[in-house]
Amino acid sequence: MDERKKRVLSAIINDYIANAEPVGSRTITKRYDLGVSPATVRNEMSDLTDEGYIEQPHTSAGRIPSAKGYRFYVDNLMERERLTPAQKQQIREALAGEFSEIDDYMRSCINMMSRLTKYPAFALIPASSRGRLENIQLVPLNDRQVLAVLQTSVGIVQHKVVDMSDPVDPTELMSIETAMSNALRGKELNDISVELLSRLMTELHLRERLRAQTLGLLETALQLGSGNRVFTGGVMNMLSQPEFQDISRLRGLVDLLDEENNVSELLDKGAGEGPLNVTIGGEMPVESARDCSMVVANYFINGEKAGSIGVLGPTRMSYGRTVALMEQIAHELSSSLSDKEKK
Amino acid sequence: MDERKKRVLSAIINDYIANAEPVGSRTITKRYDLGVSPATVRNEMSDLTDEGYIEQPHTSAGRIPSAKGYRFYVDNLMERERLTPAQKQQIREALAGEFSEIDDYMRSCINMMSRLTKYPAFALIPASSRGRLENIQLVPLNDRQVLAVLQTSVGIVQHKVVDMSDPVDPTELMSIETAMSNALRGKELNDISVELLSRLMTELHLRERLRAQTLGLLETALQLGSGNRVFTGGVMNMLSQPEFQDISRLRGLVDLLDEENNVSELLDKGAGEGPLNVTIGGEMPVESARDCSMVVANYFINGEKAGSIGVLGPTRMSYGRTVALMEQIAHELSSSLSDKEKK
DNA sequence: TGTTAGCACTCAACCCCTTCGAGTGCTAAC
DNA sequence: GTTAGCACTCGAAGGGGTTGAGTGCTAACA
Repeated sequence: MDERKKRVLSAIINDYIANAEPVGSRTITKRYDLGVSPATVRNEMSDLTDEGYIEQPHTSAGRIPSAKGYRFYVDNLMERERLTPAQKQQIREALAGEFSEIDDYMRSCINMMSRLTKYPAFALIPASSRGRLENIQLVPLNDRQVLAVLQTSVGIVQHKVVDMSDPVDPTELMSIETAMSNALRGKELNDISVELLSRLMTELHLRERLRAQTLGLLETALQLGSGNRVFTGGVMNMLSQPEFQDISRLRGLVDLLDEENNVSELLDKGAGEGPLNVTIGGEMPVESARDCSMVVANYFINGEKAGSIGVLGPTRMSYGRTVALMEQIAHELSSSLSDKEKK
Repeated sequence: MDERKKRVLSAIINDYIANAEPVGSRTITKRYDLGVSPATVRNEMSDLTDEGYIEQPHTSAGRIPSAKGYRFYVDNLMERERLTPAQKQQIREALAGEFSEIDDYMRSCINMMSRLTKYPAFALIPASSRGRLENIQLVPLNDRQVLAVLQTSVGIVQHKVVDMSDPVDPTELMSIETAMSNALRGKELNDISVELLSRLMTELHLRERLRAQTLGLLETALQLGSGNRVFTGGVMNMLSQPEFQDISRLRGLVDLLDEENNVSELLDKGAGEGPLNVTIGGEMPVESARDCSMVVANYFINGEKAGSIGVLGPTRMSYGRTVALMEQIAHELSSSLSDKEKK
């Protein structure tokens, strides 16, 4: 594709992203300085249409980018927008906050993301990256409830109240705590299986009933077998997108995003291997999101992939802005989490 | 107002609730067996219009209920719908679950409410009713983080990780824990003020710095001075209401409900004194919710008002169904929470 | 050979007008 | 007091003309 054709395609896509309306040859020559007449642009547009980069809704309308066009744009033409100091500031503020619980931290991050990008935002902590276990404490609250406190290498604590069907004895609990702490400390959360726990328990020579209960307790606390964890925010931002003025489309999307599994699948498939991935329209894994695009960035803890964050918008989304924002956010998030881990 | 007029008004409102379209005299005689001709109904409708119970959008349209009409309907004409066994089942299931944390419990309740009523649902735990403190535990996690665990009379545990700027000594922490537990046990959370804590601290003869830090810790943990707590869910249910097909109205409402303060104010003002209260259209305290109605029910723990739950819908909401549901839910919630407290 | 001006053609959007029908209010008869 | 009949109102829906942005083609130009 020659230089001028690229400039024409770029102009069409930029204009369509800005105005959500089919772009004609005259509009382009007026708004973008290409140094040629509308007729020439028409010729280029005709070629681009033949090659499948742009489409015509109907004969006498302007052109709109096709999925192929967007793809080419994102891969070759798009320029990342410069972030404003205010934006950088907002990112830093949201991530600098001292949250002692990973959930709060992720939620704060999500909110910032959707505020900045103006699109719904998501975060995924995959089951496979929950860090190493550093400490287990079992705090008896009363004779029926135990608070299990986990500290992981991410430096963040998860805690959970577990109801026991039988009363438990504090001293027994403490010995279990010590044994478990010693045996499991330093292990990847993901490597701790029910079988492993069960084996450890047997070595403790506990009464049958207590053993069963404690096993249940630890299982709940460690959320063994629990899948990916998903956070969602700012879905309502879709309201301001012209393509979702039509309620039924909006509804379809909302229903999709209400299901955690769907979001998890989207993010998972959209994440890819590299630091940042753009999924466009028809490339979406889920039928009802085919008229959307997604920008997903991975974040890393000390160089290891730890999870992904993403935003969803219309295919007509502002890629240059969104990609720049998401890169920066993922970058800051990675270093912030790596810092926390070191402490 | 005579019997026939009541039946006409009732028919108009029921029909409008069902179909969201102005109701004419012929429609009424066809759909509702009033035993009179359209002309007679017209005469009654003319009277009802004069008295302000119904309105005419324009000369040749049918009538729609006015705020006054709805009010009369809710107070005098409305029949509560019988709940189906399935509905009762859903209510019981959502409330029977064993949640050890009040937040999860309320969220589960909210979800059930909005699923059953098909409207956005809210719950409010007012600052003034957080129960009595039963136990404080301060669990050192590492030299910088302390987990504060509170058990309240509602039988539900709140816990919070607090970051300390200086390292703390576990034995010191334990003595603080004991002192605090003894001094504060049985007190209403609401009666515990920073001043009281400060006084208790002074008696402990701690080092100045540690005292300040521990005070901060307790303050955070007890969320002293924290206001009402608000839970929201199912806002997207509004999408299926014909009055919100217009995106801009929807947007206004979403913006309103995004602000916790607004929701808190709505519920607070809508709750009233009795067990259940209906606020209709113009009676709404907030300008942008004037075309909505709200059904708010209070829930009680051992006879004492503990908070409120509510749903928001169009003024054309199905009052008979919604009121019946909300009464039942508030009732079950009250007894469920009272049970928990006793345990 | 690439670029441009000119021109006929297309088609959605818009406005205006008419028709249609649901609904009303009034009057006179029952 | 109730009802039938009738003229009237007015929004919704449909048809037709106009407008204007946009296209593709052709012929002339550099």
